[in-house]
Amino acid sequence: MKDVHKSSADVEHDDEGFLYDSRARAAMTSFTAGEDTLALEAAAAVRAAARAVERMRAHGAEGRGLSAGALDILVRLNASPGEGTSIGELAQAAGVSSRNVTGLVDTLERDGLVLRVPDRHDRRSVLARLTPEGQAWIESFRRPTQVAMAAVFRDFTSAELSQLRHLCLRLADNQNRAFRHLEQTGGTDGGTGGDTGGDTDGARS
Amino acid sequence: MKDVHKSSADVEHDDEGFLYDSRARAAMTSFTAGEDTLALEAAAAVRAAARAVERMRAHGAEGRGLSAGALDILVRLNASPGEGTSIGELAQAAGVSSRNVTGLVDTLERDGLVLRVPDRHDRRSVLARLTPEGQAWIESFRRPTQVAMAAVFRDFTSAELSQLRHLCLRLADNQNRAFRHLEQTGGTDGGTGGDTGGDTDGARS
DNA sequence: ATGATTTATGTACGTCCTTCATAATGAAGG
DNA sequence: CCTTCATTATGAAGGACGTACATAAATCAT
Repeated sequence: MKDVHKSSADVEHDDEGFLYDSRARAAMTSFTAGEDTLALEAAAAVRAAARAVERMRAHGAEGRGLSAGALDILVRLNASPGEGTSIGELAQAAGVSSRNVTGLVDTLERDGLVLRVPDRHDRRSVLARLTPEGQAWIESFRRPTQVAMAAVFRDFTSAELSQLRHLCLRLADNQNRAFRHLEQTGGTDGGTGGDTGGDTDGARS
Repeated sequence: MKDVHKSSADVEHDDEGFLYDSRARAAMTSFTAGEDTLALEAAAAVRAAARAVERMRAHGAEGRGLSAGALDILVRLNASPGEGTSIGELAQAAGVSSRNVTGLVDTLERDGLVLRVPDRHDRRSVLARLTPEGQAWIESFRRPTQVAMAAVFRDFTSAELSQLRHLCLRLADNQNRAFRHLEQTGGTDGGTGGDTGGDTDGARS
């Protein structure tokens, strides 16, 4: 993840003084034949922002060698102490398949940051728990992360941060609803391969 | 990339009526010990949003079988017609390594959507160009994509879309600046160094 | 008890992205 | 011309994320 930070982004200002990426706009305009350009531009921007955050986060972990997914799990474990958290719960919280979490926990356990302990109440279940090393890791990671985050969000007012969070979560929420809807109506396709499945669910809430 | 659309985030409302993810907030708060929670929450939200957009896009491509990266290239090629676009340029525009683009173009070429042609002015360079099949693919893809985008951005006013785009691009911009700065001051280590030539920026589709 | 469901995981893939090394070309200078 | 250096694309490896399907163990339902 190094290099790559050169020039790029053709960031300019539009009429309202907002930033936009001229290349992305060109691509999008041509793609949609001018219809929903704004939405696609926004989508592109979200993607770009996610990459930016990701790079920053990686930078914060420099050398410490934990990947995004693993870090996600670690932070979540740190948030909910107690006996530990089951793989399934973690998967649900992170919005990924449980198989994926199993792999991430494998990695963390290999590194000694996390420990697997049996669940007393359900012997099928496995709880992941932070080890002292894991806690220490988080301690040492906290500082650089804050610095990195401060850098990405430089010049953002707290109102803007709230706004950004708000808009992003609405996006996620819309996606959820849309998929849930498709799921009910039986919907989608079926073309190739198919997936359809269903995975992670849980339906709770 | 399918399933997983279930319960994802515990989205609630805060005092100002903004959405937030209670689980993410809990994790972040505990992680930062209460300091820069807002920034980290926003970062998490951005990630979630990117996933949402990604899923929608995948859904739009349902069955057509093109992955995000490949689609990115395809759309960019469609945007800049002419003789074609070199691998390096594509890499720079997309913010990834040129090696990566080589692979994506491989895929697209195998599928017959893109053609490699030699660059008349520089025989080292290879231009990628859309084939008629590629154009047709894009045509047929446009509609479902718009539908998907409309779904994710449901209830967003155009002002909100602009705002979202604006905030995201500022994020990407900040990241760029930060890295550029580190590069100058010798900051991070290094790694390799070199290569790629590229860039990073933001903007992807 | 029998059978269905859930939980985690083994196995197998596919995709993205990276780094390092290499071949061909281009640019500069002796 | 020939040497040297930079650049362009790609071959070779590998890491990480994430998915689907199948399996074993345990729990739940009847």
